[in-house]
Amino acid sequence: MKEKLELLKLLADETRLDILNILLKEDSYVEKIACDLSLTPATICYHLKKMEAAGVVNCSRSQFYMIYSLNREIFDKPLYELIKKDEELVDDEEKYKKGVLSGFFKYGRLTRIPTQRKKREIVLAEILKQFDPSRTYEEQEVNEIILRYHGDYCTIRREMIAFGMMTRHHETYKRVK
Amino acid sequence: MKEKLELLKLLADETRLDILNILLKEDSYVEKIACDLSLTPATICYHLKKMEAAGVVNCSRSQFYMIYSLNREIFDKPLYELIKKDEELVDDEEKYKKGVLSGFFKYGRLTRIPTQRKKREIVLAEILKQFDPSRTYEEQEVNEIILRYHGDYCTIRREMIAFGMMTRHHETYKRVK
DNA sequence: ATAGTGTTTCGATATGTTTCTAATCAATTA
DNA sequence: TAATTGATTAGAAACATATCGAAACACTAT
Repeated sequence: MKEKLELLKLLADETRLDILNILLKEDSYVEKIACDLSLTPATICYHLKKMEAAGVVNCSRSQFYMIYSLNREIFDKPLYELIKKDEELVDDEEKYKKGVLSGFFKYGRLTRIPTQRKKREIVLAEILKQFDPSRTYEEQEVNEIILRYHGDYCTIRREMIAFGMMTRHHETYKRVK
Repeated sequence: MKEKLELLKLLADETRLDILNILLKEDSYVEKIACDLSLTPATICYHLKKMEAAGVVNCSRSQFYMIYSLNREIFDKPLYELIKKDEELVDDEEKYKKGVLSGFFKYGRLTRIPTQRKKREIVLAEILKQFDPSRTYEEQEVNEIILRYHGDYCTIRREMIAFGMMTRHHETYKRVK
């Protein structure tokens, strides 16, 4: 997931591809690669260290030189593996949320306020999306927006504040985050 | 190889990966994706157009919407294919051409016309460079230009036409492509 | 130790990319 | 035709990153 993106970012650079292609042929060291590619050792080092941190290359010292070599098994997987999100956890969460939402919303309106705290939080968060976090709202306006979803705007408004989704100062409301 | 780098660059972006993962599940359209990812339609459009130009996604209009879909076969190849420079052909070809040219040209003149068809084509293509494809030449002019390289302008002129490098209409010649 | 060689880090600069807002464009419906 | 809705483009701001020179570091050989 995060690592996959990192790997893709590493590979998406011309200089690093050049370095990898050199290492594909044979192990090499900083100065030699720098010379081959007409770049400074500092630049090559920068890239190699980056790739080492990601496990794409390994290095070991030999006399004067730091010999860099490829970690070839990384390149076996098909591209598909790298773009597909492994959402085992995230996905289940999302699925659950979708299930709750489609259960309590009909034709864009909230049919009833869930009793279970967790489900209530999910439907409230959905309504909360209608509020712009960068501005404030008068109570009257808040009520009108909530009314688009459900008649009991008092409960919903109060619960949003209880969940920390909204803050109130005097008669002014503001969405958190 | 240039295209490979472009593809890798396309894939090395979190937002684009998010978009691809949405399209992996089902075709979608700009506004919907923008909403799913909490980004503006302009941003999504920017990414989709980029990916469309690279052939990663396709789009077609349906009523109000531009429906975007994945070009899935792109993701089949292993990563290895994307990092390996495929200069085997290009490079060998270039080397071979250089070898042939340096063998048959001495001091800028063609020493003899190669017998082998493949080599003949290479040296003819070299001489052909002296002709401007955007204009026409009289036969006399063609002969003079070829004479700078070799005495047998008749054979060379005829062979250029045989190889499809030149066309003749009446007494007027024109370089192809 | 000290000089020499190759590597790494640091700070600065230059370049490229993502994202947004606002304006424009294109298709559809009234 | 006008109004609406979604898509796209242009321009600007924000952010990321590749590269270099110079300095610091690590090992080797005298």
